[in-house]
Amino acid sequence: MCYNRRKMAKKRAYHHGNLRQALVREAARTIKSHGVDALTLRAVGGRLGVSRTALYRHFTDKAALLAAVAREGFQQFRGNLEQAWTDGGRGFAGFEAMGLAYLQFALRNRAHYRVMFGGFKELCGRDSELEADAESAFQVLVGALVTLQQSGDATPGDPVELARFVWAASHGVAMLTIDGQLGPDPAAGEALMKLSIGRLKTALSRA
Amino acid sequence: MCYNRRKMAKKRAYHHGNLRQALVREAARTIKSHGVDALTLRAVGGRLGVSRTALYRHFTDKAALLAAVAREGFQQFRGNLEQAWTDGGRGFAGFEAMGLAYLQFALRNRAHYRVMFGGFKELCGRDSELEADAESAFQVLVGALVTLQQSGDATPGDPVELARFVWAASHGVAMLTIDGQLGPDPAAGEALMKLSIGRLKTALSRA
DNA sequence: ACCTGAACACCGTTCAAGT
DNA sequence: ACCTGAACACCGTTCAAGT
Repeated sequence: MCYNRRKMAKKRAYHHGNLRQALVREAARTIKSHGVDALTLRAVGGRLGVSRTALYRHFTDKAALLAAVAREGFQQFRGNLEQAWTDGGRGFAGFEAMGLAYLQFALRNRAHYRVMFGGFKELCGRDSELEADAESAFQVLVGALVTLQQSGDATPGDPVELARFVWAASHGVAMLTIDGQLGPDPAAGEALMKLSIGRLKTALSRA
Repeated sequence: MCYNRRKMAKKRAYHHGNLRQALVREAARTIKSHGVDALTLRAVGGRLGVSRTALYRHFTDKAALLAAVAREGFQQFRGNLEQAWTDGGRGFAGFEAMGLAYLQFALRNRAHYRVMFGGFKELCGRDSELEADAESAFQVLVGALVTLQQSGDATPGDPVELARFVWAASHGVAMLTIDGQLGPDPAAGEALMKLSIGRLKTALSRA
């Protein structure tokens, strides 16, 4: 495990080979299972067998740690959307699969999703690459719309504007579901997403 | 000012005639101008010339105070939507006006809007009437869709489902705008809302 | 009833000090 | 370079005590 460390720790070389990565991973785990409010630097440090101030060697502050968590989220999010679109065949079926994958990611990573979007502006000031990761996820949707336009399934026009419209609708469905605004029925979110995708098809395919 | 108090304060009867209302108002003011993170019980109490624990006579905890703030928000929100729909003539023009009023409320009350939606589920456990206030605002949208269906401007179907779709799209536009995800252009939110309303008309008026 | 003041158990962050 | 431990300035909440 530790044998390929640079200098073969004489006594006990601090803690990790990569504390930074361990911190992000542990923070993401905590957020996922107990919510962002449960994320304390003391807890995450303690769970890694490290002082609560060790993190300041790798991040300027708690917000910077959260920004790293958000980046990781956007990367995974992007992958999920891309895969749904591709596996769905890059047509309207793929479009629908992408919408369901969108909701699924938000539902399975509620707190993580909230960090990604809720604190976005503030977190962008802590990690200059966060914006690019978010943009990269968004571009999957833009690319899909360009394809739908080329095949004549979607009306012409700025694909970025159309993508923002679809994104907003999806984001709204996800947020209302996560925030519990659709009532106690656990299937309400998926039902709303399916209905929304159907209506979005109409909105996209006709002038 | 104080002359119509019940017993004409002999020395200095505590503080307010209605501390509860003053607390909600002051909390809303603080949230509006400095964000929800700046809302500390010490500050809101101090600004009213009251101990930081005085609030526990009127609310079970900080969350209950926030729930009251959220309720006040939904009531005002409902009024704004209703007025836009009515002044707009209760047709597609009113529908568009309602969408713009929705965004305007969210933009002018960013932090307040976040409290209303972001903490909804948790806050519902603190104030049993919060859900009814939120539902009341939502019903304005449902009523509008029923009217549009009756005039033949919207397709038949469960108006609640349609309203949820429109609501999600509006909420998504509002959240993306508030969270700074549409880029630095301050007009991006309104542009997206206008485009969205146009597409929603298409989605609603055709099968 | 309504409010206070001290106390409690938490936070994130800073900084001199250790290896 | 990397990490620690004590200290600082905050929190929300509880509770005995005052009027």
